Amino acid sequence: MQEEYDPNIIESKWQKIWKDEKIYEANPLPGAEKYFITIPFPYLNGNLHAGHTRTFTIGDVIARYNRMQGKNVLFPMAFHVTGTPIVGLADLISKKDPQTLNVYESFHKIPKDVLVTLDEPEKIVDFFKKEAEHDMSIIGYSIDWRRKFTTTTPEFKKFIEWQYERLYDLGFIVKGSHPVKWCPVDKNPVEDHDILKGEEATIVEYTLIKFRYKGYIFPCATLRPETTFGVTNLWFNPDVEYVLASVVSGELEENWVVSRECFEKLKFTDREVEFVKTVDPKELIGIKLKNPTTDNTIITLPASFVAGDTGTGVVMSVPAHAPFDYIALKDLEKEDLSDFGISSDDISNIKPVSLIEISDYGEFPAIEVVEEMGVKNQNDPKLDEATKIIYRREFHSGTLKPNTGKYSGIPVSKVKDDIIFDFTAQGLAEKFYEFSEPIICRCGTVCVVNMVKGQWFLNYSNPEWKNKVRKCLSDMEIIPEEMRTDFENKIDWLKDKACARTKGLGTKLPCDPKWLIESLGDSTIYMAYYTIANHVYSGVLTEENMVPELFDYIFLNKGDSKTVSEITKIPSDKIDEIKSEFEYWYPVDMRSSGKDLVPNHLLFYIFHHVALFDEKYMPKAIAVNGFVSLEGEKMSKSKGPLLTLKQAVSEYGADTARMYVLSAAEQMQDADWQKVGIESARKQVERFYYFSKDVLESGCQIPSPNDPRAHIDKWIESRIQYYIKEVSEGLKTIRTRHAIQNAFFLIYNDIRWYHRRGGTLCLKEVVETWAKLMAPFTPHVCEEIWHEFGHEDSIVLSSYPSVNPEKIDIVSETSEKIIIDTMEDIEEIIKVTKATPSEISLYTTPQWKVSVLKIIFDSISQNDESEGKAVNPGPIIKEAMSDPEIRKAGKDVQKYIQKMIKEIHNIPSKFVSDYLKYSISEKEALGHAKEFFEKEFSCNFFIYDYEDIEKEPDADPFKKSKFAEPMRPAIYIK
RNA sequence: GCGGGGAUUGCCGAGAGGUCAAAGGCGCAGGGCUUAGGACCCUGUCUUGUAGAGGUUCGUGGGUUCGAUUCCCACUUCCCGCACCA
Repeated sequence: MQEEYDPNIIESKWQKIWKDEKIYEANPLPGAEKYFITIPFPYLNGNLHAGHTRTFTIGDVIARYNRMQGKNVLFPMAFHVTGTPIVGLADLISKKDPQTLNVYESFHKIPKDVLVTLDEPEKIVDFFKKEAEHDMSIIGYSIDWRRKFTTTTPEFKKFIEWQYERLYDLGFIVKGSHPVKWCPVDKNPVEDHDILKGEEATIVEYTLIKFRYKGYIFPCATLRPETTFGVTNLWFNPDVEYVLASVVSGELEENWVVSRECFEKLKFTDREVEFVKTVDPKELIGIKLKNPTTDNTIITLPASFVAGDTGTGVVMSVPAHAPFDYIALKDLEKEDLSDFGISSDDISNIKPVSLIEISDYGEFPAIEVVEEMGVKNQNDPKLDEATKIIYRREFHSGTLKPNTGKYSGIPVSKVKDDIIFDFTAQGLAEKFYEFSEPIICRCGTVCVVNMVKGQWFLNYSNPEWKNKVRKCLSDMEIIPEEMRTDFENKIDWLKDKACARTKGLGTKLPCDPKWLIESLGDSTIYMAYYTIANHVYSGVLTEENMVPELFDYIFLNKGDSKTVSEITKIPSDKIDEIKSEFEYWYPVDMRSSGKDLVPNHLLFYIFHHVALFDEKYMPKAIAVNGFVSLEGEKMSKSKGPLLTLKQAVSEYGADTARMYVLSAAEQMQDADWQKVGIESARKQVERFYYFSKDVLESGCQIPSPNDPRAHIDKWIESRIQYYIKEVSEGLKTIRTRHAIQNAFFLIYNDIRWYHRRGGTLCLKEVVETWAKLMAPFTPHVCEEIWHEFGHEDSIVLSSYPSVNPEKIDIVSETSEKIIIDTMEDIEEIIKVTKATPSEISLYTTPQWKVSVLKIIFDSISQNDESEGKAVNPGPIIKEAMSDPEIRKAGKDVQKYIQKMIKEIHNIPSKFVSDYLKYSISEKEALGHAKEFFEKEFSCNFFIYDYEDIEKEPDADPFKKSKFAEPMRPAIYIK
């Protein structure tokens, strides 16, 4: 081995060998268990960075682990370039945007002279795909590169066209309109970076309830359409400007009365609106009309809390359940409304209608909360809080009352969508979109919600489709399992998604080629393409011959090879070979990804699979991991800070970077990349290397199974089994931090202890196992050690350690624990007494104490723990005294029992049970460490058991032996 | 607002009813080894303690239990996603 650990030399050496030996090129091996793992391909608008390093390294570790499990592993990679960011970046570079140039030069580390040439999307793609492949190679990912592609290659586009034709045929692609944030001056959708104020705003879907009066419509915007049953009156604000507008929506032509602001907003909806005239609010107030859901007569009343710029300016009033409405009515009781033609009887006749049942509240929750909070009037700021409380409680735990007819008894949270659907069908309601807070465009204009019409959608809201996805999800493994709820929630939440755009790179939508397929939609089933991409690479499959019939046959088993062969001119046996490769590799066994992709990519991945493929090709498992920040700061590709993968590898080496990023945080947690952290990781890897080197140079050999082992040899072999188990469990559940803790740090601590205890026999064996355990994480240094240890084959394909039950040696482990505990006790005494021992005696427990301990322990184990009663000493004393051997000890027995009952819980129960079960001889156990103790404490040691003391009483001059207890010898320090 | 996840000893982070003064790492301190070391090895790192012990701790306040960092309730507080954008 090299004198100095130089990751550069070791890593490039092995990377070259692995590549030359095509060790990661995966081909179907009949009979061998296959394992197909994919990681979402990177988007190439920059260099790979620490975040990729984490996600991809996790994937690589899983791939390597499964390879060492003897599986035939396929781990492919490709590049995503579809969409607008690359086009936008090319634009910024060609314009020499200073910030962009600065970020790409100083964070992405692209030399200025190269950077300025990247002024076209294609050049960016070409540049970064080479960089990305190079980066993934120098960090040692075990990728089959014969399957790489970018998402704009003609061949891949043929595949995407086929996918979208199939989706269209299946009815999953539909035309419709959707709301976007829109600047009326720029006449463009506003994206987050275009927003001056209101970045937090979201588009909220209101329901317009249409109240009718003499051919006019008073549309009320509400988030709670279910409360329509309880409407007692409507609100107009006398100080707001109202207009009458003609509103045409499809076939329907209506006259709406809304606020001026609302009228302006309506222009951007998918309705055609025309101004008719302004309306004096006074004319609107005092009108009597019908509640369409109940046929009750209701009245229109004045209210100052009604805002013209929110909703329609017309508000329906549900005093039983809406604090604003109740308090506004109360305000009116004091006022003279004769100007509006409203009598005081009109007001006093209004009775709140209760329609939602909730525990903790009576009939009229709004009244209760208003009174509890002491709300003064409708302009009291406390009303917002009161509204929130009621809304939340009623939504989450309310159910509808019998006066809601067919909705009676159903929870509010469940019934809302049905009510909206029914009301809409009955012509009672329409949808209306509004921002959660005002948005101001960079140009200073107040933005509106605009309906984009004629847009292509993937109708993810299709209930049948969703159900198939739910079913698929329930059969999948989700790692960590806690993420499953997230997936389930997101399935519910997912609505139709626009799947076409006009800008960017991508594939044309087959059913309407003036549109481009949206970039999240072309990365949903590309894993299937990996299984045939090697034939694109080799030239068998070409743009010309990749026709829909070919894909139908390969992926969907439709048609026959003869016909497809005639169309494509590919020999039919070749087609069948390709098809069989797909069938061999599919489904995907594991897709591992960052958690940001859960609500979009990973969800679509399932949706498209259930839509297109046979049930046997459904994804098997998804694993999700957290982000990486940089010294506590969020990384940003476009703004910095950023640490590139290349930089990390060149500064610290691939093995160190890999080990560090996977040990920095567990799975779902975000990892913070810190200089001190990775530097410490480098030391660890170095230590591993040098330690292995020392073992190699010591000439230590692996003992044969029959060679006699000393106590400490059995101990380390046993401990290793425990770590093998922990590491394997960590890897199976992708808890890489746990795996590394065990595979590296904890194992190393035990090896150090073994070394310190004078163990040498098993060192080589242990280091070899250690190298194998670490091989998925730090493959290069492990391969190096493996070869230096005399192996000809590659560690990549060696078998991962598995637990050998024969090496588990409880007696050695328990004995060693007694030794360690005793040593700690001695150290503590020395510390407290500040003595320098000249001689130390240990006295082991008398047998009767062991017998008593057994009685107590059995009695506790028999007591069902859940019963949870304190141990009663009575029966134990009785039982102990019936044993003549114990009885001899006389009154010490009772004292010991009482002490032990208290303390037994403070001893690990496994330790006690093993001690008792294997009748550990303490004298023998401590005997294993006599020389070690003498060396450690630099004094003579004497170990006596109880019989020894009886024979030579001088051995215990201070009668310390009476303190001896099972597992805790008495100590006398001279 | 909706949904999800957190708060542990100087820091990062394990732990999920008794094994816990609480793994491991980092940092810090002392010692050893060394020509030297930012390498390595040992020890210590809440607090008291001249015999292996005691005291006070795991966001705050209650509760369940023989026993709670771990379970329940309330509160405080932090983070993340919410769409046409990859």
